[in-house]
Amino acid sequence: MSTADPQTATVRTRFAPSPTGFLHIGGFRTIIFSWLLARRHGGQFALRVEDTDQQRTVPGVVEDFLEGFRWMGIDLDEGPVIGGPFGPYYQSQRRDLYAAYAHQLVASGHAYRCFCSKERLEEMYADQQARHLPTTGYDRRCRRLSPSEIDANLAAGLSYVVRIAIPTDGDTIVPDALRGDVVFHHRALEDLVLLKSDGYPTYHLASVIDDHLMRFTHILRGDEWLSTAPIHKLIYDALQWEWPITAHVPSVMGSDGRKLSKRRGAQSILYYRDQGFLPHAIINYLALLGWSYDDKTEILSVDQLQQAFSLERVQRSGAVFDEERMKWFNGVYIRQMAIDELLDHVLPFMERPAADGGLPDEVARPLNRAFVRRVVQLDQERIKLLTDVVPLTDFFFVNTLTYPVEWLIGKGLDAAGARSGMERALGSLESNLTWEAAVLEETMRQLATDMGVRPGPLFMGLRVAVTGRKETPPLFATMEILGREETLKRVRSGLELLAAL
RNA sequence: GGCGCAUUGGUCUAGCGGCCUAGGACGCCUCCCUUUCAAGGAGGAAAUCACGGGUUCGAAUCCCGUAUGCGCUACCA
Repeated sequence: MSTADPQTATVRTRFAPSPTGFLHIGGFRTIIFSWLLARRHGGQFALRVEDTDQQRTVPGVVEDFLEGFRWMGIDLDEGPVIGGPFGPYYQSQRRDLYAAYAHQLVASGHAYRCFCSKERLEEMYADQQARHLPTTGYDRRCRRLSPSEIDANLAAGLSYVVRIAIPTDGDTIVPDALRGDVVFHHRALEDLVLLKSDGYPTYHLASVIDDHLMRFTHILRGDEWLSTAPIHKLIYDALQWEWPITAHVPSVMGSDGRKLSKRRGAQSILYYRDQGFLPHAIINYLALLGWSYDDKTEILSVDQLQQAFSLERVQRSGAVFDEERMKWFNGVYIRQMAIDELLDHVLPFMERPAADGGLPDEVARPLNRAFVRRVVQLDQERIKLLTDVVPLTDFFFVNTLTYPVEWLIGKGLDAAGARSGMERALGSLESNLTWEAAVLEETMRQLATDMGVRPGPLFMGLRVAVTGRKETPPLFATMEILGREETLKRVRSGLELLAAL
């Protein structure tokens, strides 16, 4: 968190979602950019909830947002629940504020009341479409109303909206930190609604007013907002406010090349948590999706990112979200992690019910931490997702193994050869007093030599008998952890299977 | 349709006029290490830098046009 004074901070950023559903990974990329920028300069980062559309507001999602932030380790300086010097941080609680500014704009001639009914608007739009007019949009009928007509409408109690009065000619230049000056011709702009008939502001009005009042210096938002930026600029100008630094960051795309969206299957950040992704891996991956440090560095800690992030190195074009690449980052972070920290992360995944991806329910919970620690240590470099740990290690915990008998017969061996190998292996394991990986390996290698077979196939038979798998961590370390009794038990039942052939 | 933004291997990217016979990473393939799988190491395939014109002694880098993609075009954000 920042300790700088919010009143004078040179960098204040925010994320301002509408509470209409969960935040997906694309939203979090923008959050990470904004947060990193604030942290880079010792400024503040805030969350503001844009709940100005009563119909679309979904109760409870703010808690989801906060949970996502908390889990990701993205600390907020201001926002719902925690508050701050520029609250409230729910726009629905700031309603009167927007109406006052809307009327100020009406008074200064930058906006006007529009009494057109929904029906008339629909007719108008339908007509425009039918005639394939080059520019659609409101026909500005109410902009030409005389003062007496307006008074009459008001007196009659007609409901109205407030629309911005776009200048009829000239253009507005929007300075963007990523794209330079973007020119918009007024002719192509529409008299958008600023204040709805229910008294709530639209996004355009509310976000402009709040961004100014809350003193945000850098506005980062998705590039889908670029087309409406001139409207915002016009409002700033009309109110004689200073335009902040804006950066319209490129979208995160799905593999279909289209902008990621809930509708097209984008997942919540919490979904990735449940998949076994680590927050730092996600942050590292996401930071590099549309931003780069240099020509080669891939692994950057949150600390390093907070030192290095800058708008100058943000990409201008959209980037496709690649879960495979994010998985690779996750694996790197898992391998780097201290074993006890990894254990803290992995235990909950192992202990949850089998139906939720945990170990079989027959395995008693809580697990023995010391034992699991040895197991996980053995598999650390094989784990890409925290959820991998269950299929990777479950054979350490179960009582009975199920596998095809043929697997017990190593490459180049026949059933009889496999059986005698297993018999002799069992014999020397039983007589082996020192149950240590190195000793076990030495003993088994000697056995292979004595039998005149290659160690590989012999070990494979044992591997299957002991683990039920063909792909496992190193065999003798596995046996050591499993313990003498359990290992011998498993080798014996493998032998029984071979004998029954 | 109108307006806007973008365009380097399948994907993420480096590059901001000569260092580029275009570098790194994910993924893929081969080999090495090795009891299997990973991890690690060494290689490889993969980009006519969207296309076409300029500008320049020289362009992936600057300008113009075209194409393609994406976004916006609501009293939704």
